[in-house]
Amino acid sequence: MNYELLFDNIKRHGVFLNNEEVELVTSKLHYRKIKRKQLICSAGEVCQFYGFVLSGCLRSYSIDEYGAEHITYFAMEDWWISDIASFISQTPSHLNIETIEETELIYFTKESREQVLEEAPKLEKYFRILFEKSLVANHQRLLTTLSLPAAEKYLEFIKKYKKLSERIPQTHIASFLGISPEHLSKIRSELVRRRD
Amino acid sequence: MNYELLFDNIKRHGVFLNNEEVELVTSKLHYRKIKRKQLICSAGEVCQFYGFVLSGCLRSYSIDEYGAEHITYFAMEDWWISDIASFISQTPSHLNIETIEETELIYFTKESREQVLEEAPKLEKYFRILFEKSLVANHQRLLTTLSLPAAEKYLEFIKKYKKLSERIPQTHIASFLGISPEHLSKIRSELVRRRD
DNA sequence: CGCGGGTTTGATGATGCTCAAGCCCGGTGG
DNA sequence: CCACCGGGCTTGAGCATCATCAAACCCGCG
Repeated sequence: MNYELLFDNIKRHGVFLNNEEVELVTSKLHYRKIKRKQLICSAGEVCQFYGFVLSGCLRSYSIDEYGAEHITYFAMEDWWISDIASFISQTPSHLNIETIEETELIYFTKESREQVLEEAPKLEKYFRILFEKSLVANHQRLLTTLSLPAAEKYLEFIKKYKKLSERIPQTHIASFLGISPEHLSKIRSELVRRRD
Repeated sequence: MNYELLFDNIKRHGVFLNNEEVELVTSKLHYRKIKRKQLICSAGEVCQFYGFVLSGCLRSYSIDEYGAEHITYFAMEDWWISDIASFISQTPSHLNIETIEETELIYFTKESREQVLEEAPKLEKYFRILFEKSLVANHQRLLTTLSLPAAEKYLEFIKKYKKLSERIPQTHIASFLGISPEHLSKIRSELVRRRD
């Protein structure tokens, strides 16, 4: 298996592993190829993986008390994905994680991640930095969610995640942005009309 | 100075420092007492501290392109506060951080935090865990922001942050929840009416 | 006593939702 | 090769939620 994508990612975050550490990490990772539209974590179960996407695309979403779906997160190649809350505390998940396309995933289990952190403490730094960055991104997302009208949220989204926005159905984008698919459709047609 | 509140916090997160490490951390921390309604970080400047609240209460907020304020975060005793995005990358902040009450803050600078992480790598774990938890909390917040109507958001807020909600003006809560103060007022009076 | 910040109340209007219908298009089976 | 099906997208009407603006109120404080 070629995990270079991951090791590149680690390097890019300023963490430099020696050969032994690379070996260690490789030995602790599991590999899985998943067909499209497969649920790999469902609400109520404990999320058993902390995964890194080698290829493909996934979404995580929760279903609220009114039965409405809310996409919380997308992941593509070179992104991590898990229900951290569930994974870390080994409690039942509130999220569903589903492949959008056929996906190749490598992942830690709770134990293997802890072992790896124990034996290669450099990775503490790597994960600390990852979480810092996620936190910043989440912050930013919250801010645009609170402050921008729907049309601008959409424009920000396609600007920021251009590739992604061309790979996934509009309803997913709408759900991610917290607006109805119908409304997104109207926004888009309005944008086209403006463009003339 | 008595930094026990911080060291307790570190212990509660499963990180156990020896005396030397406690010494080290203490030596790297700065202390500051701040009067109420003081801006200690403003948009455009680099946020120079990564702070832990010993007493008092603060808020961080951003001002959007329409001039509207959005509170992104509150901090009280035993909470950390900073503009992480700015602090970490040493780039200009988009947030303002202001004391709501008179506040005692201990804080790292960028350098002192890096030194401390270098010399006491156990703290990598502590911060990694903190960020994990923040991320989970942020996730949760995003979800309630997207899925709940205003009245429920308010009820969740006062349930979750009971103490805080009794210490701060309603307008702050409204701003945090992303609704107008007038609307919050109406929600409250509606709730009272229902209660009979 | 008057000032001012925070809160309340009401009228009006915008934003975005729901529901329902129709359309477009790729996939499947006859 | 065509007919049909179904999922995703579009469009429109009517409605709920929430914002804005303006005025009044309450109360602690100088």
